[in-house]
Amino acid sequence: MGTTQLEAAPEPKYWHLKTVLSEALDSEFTVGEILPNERDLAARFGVARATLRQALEQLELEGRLQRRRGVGTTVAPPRMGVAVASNARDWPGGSDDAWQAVDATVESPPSAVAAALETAPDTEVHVLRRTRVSNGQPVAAELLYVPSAAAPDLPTTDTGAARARAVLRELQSLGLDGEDRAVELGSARADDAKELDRLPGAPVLVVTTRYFTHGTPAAVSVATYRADTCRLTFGDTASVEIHDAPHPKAS
Amino acid sequence: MGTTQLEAAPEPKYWHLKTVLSEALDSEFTVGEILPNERDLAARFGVARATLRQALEQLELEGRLQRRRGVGTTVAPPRMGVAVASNARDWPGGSDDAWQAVDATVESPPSAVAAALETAPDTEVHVLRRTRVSNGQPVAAELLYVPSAAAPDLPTTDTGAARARAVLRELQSLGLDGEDRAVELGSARADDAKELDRLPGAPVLVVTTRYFTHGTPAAVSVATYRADTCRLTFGDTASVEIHDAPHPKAS
DNA sequence: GAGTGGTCTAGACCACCTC
DNA sequence: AGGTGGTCTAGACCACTCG
Repeated sequence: MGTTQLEAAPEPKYWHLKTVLSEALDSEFTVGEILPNERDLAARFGVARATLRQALEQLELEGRLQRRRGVGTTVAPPRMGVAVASNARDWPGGSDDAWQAVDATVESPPSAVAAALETAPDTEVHVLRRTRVSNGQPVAAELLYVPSAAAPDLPTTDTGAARARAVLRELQSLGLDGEDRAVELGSARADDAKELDRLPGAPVLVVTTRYFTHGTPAAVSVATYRADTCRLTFGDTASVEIHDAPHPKAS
Repeated sequence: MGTTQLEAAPEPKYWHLKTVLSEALDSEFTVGEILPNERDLAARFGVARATLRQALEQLELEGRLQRRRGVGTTVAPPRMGVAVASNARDWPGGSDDAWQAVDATVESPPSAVAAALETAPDTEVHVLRRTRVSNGQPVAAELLYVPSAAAPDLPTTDTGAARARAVLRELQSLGLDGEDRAVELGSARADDAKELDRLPGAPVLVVTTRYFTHGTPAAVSVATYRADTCRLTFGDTASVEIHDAPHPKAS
């Protein structure tokens, strides 16, 4: 019939838009630069704002953009490499530890954590909250679960960060004979989101680490890293930037 | 004035909806069960379909749901643990390798890969495509870049998978003295998406691995794992399921 | 062809930031 | 107060799967 080839691919608009924007970001924008607002951009490309937003969301997910309510959309710097594990194993709180203790409580852990610790579900454990800052930005929030058995006698008078540090000190004295690690995608709970300066539900990389002593788990860490700004590195060797773009500073 | 406490939190509807659905999934549904369709669900909760979809998207991102166009939305099984690195280091294509070679070409690599390989940007390299299947599902697609220098003389007559295997055999004979790994969030390119049985743009965990011989990179692997179904494990010790829910089989 | 999820529209209002 | 991104609506049509 009259249907000459009608263009093979009904590629979704938002997908095509994302590609176009991505190329524009490479060639016409510099890191930190602020984009036109969503209503203008949508008008410029002749699409509804929702469609434009779908493209922007993808680019934000890929770490190309940063959007802040009330402010605007800016071009994000390349993701920073964040060392999660090196060949030199050490307890959390060890000498060259990038984390900052925030506070500590004693609670019964969620059931998944109890299972990982191989303890009864109602056993109380120390729960330490820590945060990690890199390049002046918060990049991760952690909950570290330590069975009371591993850190028994503590001055219960201490509270907050001081108490957390006391628990960490106790850990150092134990033998560490292994680590176990898993990484998966998650979305930030409200408390983590606040810590990470993101909205609840923001994509995060959840790193679950188990620390073993005498063959049994002595601590479990659940760390949530901002997925938009972080590239987790697991290095044998000194980390070399694979995305070796220059890092001009934002204004 | 008369403003008694007006409820502190104008929590977004989709967020609240996600919580409600999440709890319903835990208590009232079994793995593989099919949910009511989106229009019905939206009506039942008294929200627009777009809002309902925002909640479903989050749950899918967290691996709780699986949605397939033309079919429906089903309750997903817990994520499977996929071993990415063990203590026993080995070249790709080694004895207990979970990957399946698909084909091989010779091209100039993308600039980011050339940088990781520490070669000139226009040096041609072998590009192997491999896929990984676990529990009967495709879980990852990989591009493996090997400079011709590391695998020089190959029967150029071979094509496809046979050629890929030939390159891998060449690698085995080299000394492996280190690995370097990074994990970050990405979205599936069209070709990877097809391999992974997902739509383009689906969230993936991108694992970039560099293999070193004589202190220089001899191969770079860029593997994209389905973020919805996979939990990447980096084990010292035998992996124990942390999400220890039973795995009833889907119908 | 009927039913599903995926895309898209054109609006509205809200929460937040900055001036 | 004005501008930004975030949420939400009520529709429409499309692409896909399956009986």
